[in-house]
Amino acid sequence: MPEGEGGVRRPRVQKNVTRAIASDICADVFPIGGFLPTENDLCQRYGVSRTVIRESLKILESKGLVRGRSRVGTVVCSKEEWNILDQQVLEWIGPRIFELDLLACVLDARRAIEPFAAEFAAERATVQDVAEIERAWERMRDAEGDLEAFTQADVAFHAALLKASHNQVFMQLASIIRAALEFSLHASNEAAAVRDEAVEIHKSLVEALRLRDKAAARECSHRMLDIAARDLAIAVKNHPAPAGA
Amino acid sequence: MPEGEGGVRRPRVQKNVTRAIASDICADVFPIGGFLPTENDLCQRYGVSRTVIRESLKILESKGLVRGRSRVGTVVCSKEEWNILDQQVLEWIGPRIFELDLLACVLDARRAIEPFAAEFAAERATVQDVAEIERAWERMRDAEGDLEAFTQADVAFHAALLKASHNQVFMQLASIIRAALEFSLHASNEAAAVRDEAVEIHKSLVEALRLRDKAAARECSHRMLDIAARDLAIAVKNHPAPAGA
DNA sequence: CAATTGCCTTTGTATGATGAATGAAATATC
DNA sequence: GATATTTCATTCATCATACAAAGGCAATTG
Repeated sequence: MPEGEGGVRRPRVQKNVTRAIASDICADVFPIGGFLPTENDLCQRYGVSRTVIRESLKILESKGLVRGRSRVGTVVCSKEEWNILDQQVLEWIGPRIFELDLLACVLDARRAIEPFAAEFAAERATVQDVAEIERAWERMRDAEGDLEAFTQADVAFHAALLKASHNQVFMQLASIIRAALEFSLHASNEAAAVRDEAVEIHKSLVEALRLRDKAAARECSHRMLDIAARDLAIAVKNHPAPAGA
Repeated sequence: MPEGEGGVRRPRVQKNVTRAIASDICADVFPIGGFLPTENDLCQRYGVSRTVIRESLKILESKGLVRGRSRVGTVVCSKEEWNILDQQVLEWIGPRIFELDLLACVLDARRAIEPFAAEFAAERATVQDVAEIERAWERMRDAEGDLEAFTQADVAFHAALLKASHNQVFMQLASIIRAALEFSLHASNEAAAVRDEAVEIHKSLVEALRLRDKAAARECSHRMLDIAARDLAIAVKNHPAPAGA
């Protein structure tokens, strides 16, 4: 009879513990390449049983953050091994995405992908797809001064565009594009003029999709990405730059 | 005292069980949208303890194959929710990748990505990067009639190219490109003439990288993809086509 | 008939025990 | 003294059990 006094509280803590360990890894509490504490130590640190700790470690391992070596310990993998395309991993990284110079990578990847996605969308988007994209555009237009709303609408627009491309690979990239957008838009979109220009181009893309005009869709995408590049430049300037190589 | 008679065998089974469940999902033993057996039933079916089953389910859940609903059961997610960019997931899917019409998606994605990657590689590849790519090319050249060796070399070539682009997003796509290549090359590369042509173009790309000629690198990539498109057409013809909508 | 209540099932968490394997310390051997 | 072998402690891997929590279902009750 464990804890005899009348009743043991057992809240659902799995997700929290997993996130906590992941955050601690991202925050360098557990340095890259080093060993995590033993499972028993982790139990004490996070105040849960070994069951929860082990299941959390399995999740982290399955996403490339750590690697369990039998009877030796659990080591934190280098960031190159992390599944950075995984939605959860990106959530764990959060604003620290700035420090991974991922934003530039994502922008380059967007330059490769989004014009193609726009073309495919012009070809294959359903009426519902276009409607969803337009709804996102309307939210952008109506966001006015609400920066958070504008960002979310912009993110939704690009996610819907990828979805409309009906390409499963592109669709899977929505999460990382979302993450990159969220953190670069926040840091750059103060100026209303910038937003107005973005709204206009996004509208043009919607129209191109309606007309099934592949060339125009591609062109709009390129212009969007030029704006995104400018935004990114502003964002990294405003941000404590990662003194990288 | 469990199993009193002298000693309990406890082999490492976690990975096998995880793969087994995943395979059974892919093989429609556990249909999409349906419930998995209860954890206790799974224990019996796979002959392991609930600990192992639960940790396996956590892994599968973290990769989007299943979703555990508290006290209700574990449901198999639709394939759109699977993390198909995840290396392990692709291994679990294996040859059934044909049935997911992923191959066409990947080819489209390669058309978007690889020319860019080739450009970036021309810009940023280190001497080691180019050397690794060239080693892969040599293995292609020397493969002669060995189809398996040729395929592996081809796969290595493209993985090395993505790595040489020094773009983390592109690099993460190596696993799905690998999977798609393996299964479409196997089904198409019988003809020696096809391989000779491929070897030649791959060589041209290596030279373009050496000269840091972005335009030439991009052009070579395009020509490779035209060949890949032809290969894919052959592969799907040779394969029991998924009569999909 | 409808709403509530209670039971059953199933997942979530906790705990203790034991197997197994690794790395290092201790020992034996040359 | 240097090397090879053995032992041992540590730590992960698995098993088994127990109980809590909550969804679903059915019986109860108004």
